[in-house]
Amino acid sequence: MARTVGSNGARTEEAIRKAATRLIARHGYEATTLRMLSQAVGIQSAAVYRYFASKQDMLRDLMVQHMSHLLKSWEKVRPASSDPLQQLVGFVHFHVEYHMDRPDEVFLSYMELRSLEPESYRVIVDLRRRYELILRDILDRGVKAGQFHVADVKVATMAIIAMMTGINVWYRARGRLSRRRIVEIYTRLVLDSVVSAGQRMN
Amino acid sequence: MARTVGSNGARTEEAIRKAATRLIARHGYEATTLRMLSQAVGIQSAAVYRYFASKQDMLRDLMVQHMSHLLKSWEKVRPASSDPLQQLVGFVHFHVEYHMDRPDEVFLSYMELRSLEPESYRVIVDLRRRYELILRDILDRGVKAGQFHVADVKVATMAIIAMMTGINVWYRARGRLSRRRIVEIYTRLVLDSVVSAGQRMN
Amino acid sequence: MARTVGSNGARTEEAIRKAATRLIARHGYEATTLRMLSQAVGIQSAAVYRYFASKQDMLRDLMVQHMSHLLKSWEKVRPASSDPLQQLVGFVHFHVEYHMDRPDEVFLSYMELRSLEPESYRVIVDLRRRYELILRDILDRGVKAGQFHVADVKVATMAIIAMMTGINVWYRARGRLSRRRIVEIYTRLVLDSVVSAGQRMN
Amino acid sequence: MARTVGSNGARTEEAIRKAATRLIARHGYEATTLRMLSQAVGIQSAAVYRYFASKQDMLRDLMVQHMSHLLKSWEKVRPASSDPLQQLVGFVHFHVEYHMDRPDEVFLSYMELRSLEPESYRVIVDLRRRYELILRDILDRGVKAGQFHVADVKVATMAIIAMMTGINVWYRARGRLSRRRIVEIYTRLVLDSVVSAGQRMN
DNA sequence: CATGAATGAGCATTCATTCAT
DNA sequence: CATGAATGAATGCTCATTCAT
Repeated sequence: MARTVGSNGARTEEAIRKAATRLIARHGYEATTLRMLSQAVGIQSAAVYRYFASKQDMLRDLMVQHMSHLLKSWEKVRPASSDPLQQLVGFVHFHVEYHMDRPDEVFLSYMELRSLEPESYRVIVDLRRRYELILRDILDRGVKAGQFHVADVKVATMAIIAMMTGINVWYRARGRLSRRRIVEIYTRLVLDSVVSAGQRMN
Repeated sequence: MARTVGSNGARTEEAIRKAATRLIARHGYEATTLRMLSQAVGIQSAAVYRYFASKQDMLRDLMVQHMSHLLKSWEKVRPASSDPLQQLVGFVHFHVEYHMDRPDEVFLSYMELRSLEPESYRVIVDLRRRYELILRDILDRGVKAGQFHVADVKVATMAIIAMMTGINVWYRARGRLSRRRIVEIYTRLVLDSVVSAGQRMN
Repeated sequence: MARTVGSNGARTEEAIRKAATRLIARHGYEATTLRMLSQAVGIQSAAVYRYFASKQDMLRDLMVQHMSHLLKSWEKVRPASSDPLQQLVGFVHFHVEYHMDRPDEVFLSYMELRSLEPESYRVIVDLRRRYELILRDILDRGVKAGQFHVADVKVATMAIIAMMTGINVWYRARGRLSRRRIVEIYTRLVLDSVVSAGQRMN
Repeated sequence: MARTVGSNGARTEEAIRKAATRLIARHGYEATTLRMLSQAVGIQSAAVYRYFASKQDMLRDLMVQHMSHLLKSWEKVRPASSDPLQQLVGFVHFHVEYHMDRPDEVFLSYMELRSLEPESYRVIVDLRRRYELILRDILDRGVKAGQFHVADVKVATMAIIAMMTGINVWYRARGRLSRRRIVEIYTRLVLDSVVSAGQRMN
């Protein structure tokens, strides 16, 4: 009885992507089989190959899409002001909220770097670096403006990102703290480690 | 075939442990095959089974041993003083140095939690929690003594551990910074985020 | 690779079943490997798993199918008459002929009971018991009717079945004796051991 | 502290033999591993090789020993009389009792013929034939003497042996019937199937 | 657009066996 | 007389992938 107009293809692809993200975040890339995936979606595993050339291809796709979306999302919300302090606050808000919103994508992208083949690995690491550079640039300018005091901008960048990303280890929606409160707490932790230093000691 | 001249159980077991830690840290538990492992050690894969009942068993063993060693090591170096500030400094020094010393063990233990079967998972998570409690307790007492100002001790604990553990993402021996310098930088980042808060706002 | 031209599930399954029966009857369940089996069928051993969840599952399947078929076959040919003597003759004819027709199924079902996991074992033993009850019931009624004289119906049942089943030890099609003659001989042996007793002693 | 005089060797060998017979009777030759065996005996599996050149060798040994013992035992108890009827009664008594006494040896010898390598197979089948010839000879002479009436001596031989051997399928010491009673029942079944025939038909 | 049937390579694990000690 | 350490081959099974339908 023919195919529905507008076709299911796009819908199926989205379903695969969603299930794959969830499964890989939970079990890891290697431990996630195409059988698990196709069963979760309700199709035959051969059908996955209509949408992705291979399992590895799917992983790359998922990660590229995640990183691109992350970068694009930042562009959308970045503060208009060029003040480093305001930008830092904006960045922390953005990062923490994004990580609470999309824990699976974030976790997968962080954990499965090593499952990528060299070529894809380079692509993703590069996108990652671009993201880190956003923060590094903010810190850099803040330091030059005398607003921030950090011993080493590179290390501080990595440390702050690690601190904020670590949220996915413990954060669960409907936990003890509201999202707003969590954002607040992290913002203060970051600002304290960066803004005040010179005021007390060196 | 049969026993090789000069072979020795304890030595073989240690070699397996070492190679396994390295390989799993690099490729992940699932992606590390017993053939890779046994080849790295220079034995047949059947020989691994003299030392570990199964691959899963080996993973659990590696992780339990790592966590126990981590906890024991802290006991050895923990500052005699009961001053929260001095303890915090001691803890940061310890954590950062340990993570630079044993990047593979640390990385493996962090990444392969999800590869553990439920029972072992609980054991490891429990040991992990005990470690986190060390820091939480220090912060707690510091807050009560008015030395530290943190919005939420639990979150701060997780955030600080994440920040320091993140070092394994970028640290390479013989990099731009000396170990001593790195410890210094992290110490300052942590202290700043915890010590000063009240002096400026809120 | 992939689906071979003109391949067909039902046909493949039947081929596996047949080859498995033959191989297990000859070499035993444990000694029959999936590689031997798949080679006999002309497929890859992985393909067997499309049809059977495991080797053990296959064995159970083969045995259940055999026992069910045995019982169903008896229902089809059982004498209409309720006379125990005629029923006994009918049963002997049936049993001996069935055992000459399907030596592999019969042998396998007899020998591989011990290779079954407990649950399947119980199922098969139960079917087996139902078959034995057919003969026991005939003997019972014959004894009550004064037609048969046996010292112990239960023992006689087992003894007669063992006697007849033993045919699979020596019977080969195209041997010295015709099938008809063999049936005749066994019928006489059984009848003699059961019918006449009272006429001579005790 | 030196070895005990008279040494444990013989005792160990006997223990291995005993355990092996039991285990193989229960699980089959292929399914019985040297680990199971050595564990049952309380030694290392390498130690088994002090007593048997290989697993296959052990099986052959067990079966040769069993068949030899069976034949020798018959020689010891065979009736002095040359009367076929008395001899038949003697043989049935002997066979049934022997099978109740040594169910494991008997079962193993019957089931594991197919696990023997060709050469050993021939040896055992030959011993087996010698045993069957004892009964066949008795029947032969009884028929010639007009005491027995059987349609086919060869078939009758196999049938009677199968009938009697079948006892190991159901017999358990401490069952419903005494050993003496069981012997009686089987004796009557055999005699009836052989002695009386001519009196009624054909 | 999707499936049913199959592949070929690979995996963790087990086994009988060997041999230095 | 016996063990501890190891081997090499094999086993049941799974996986990503392919392709005729």
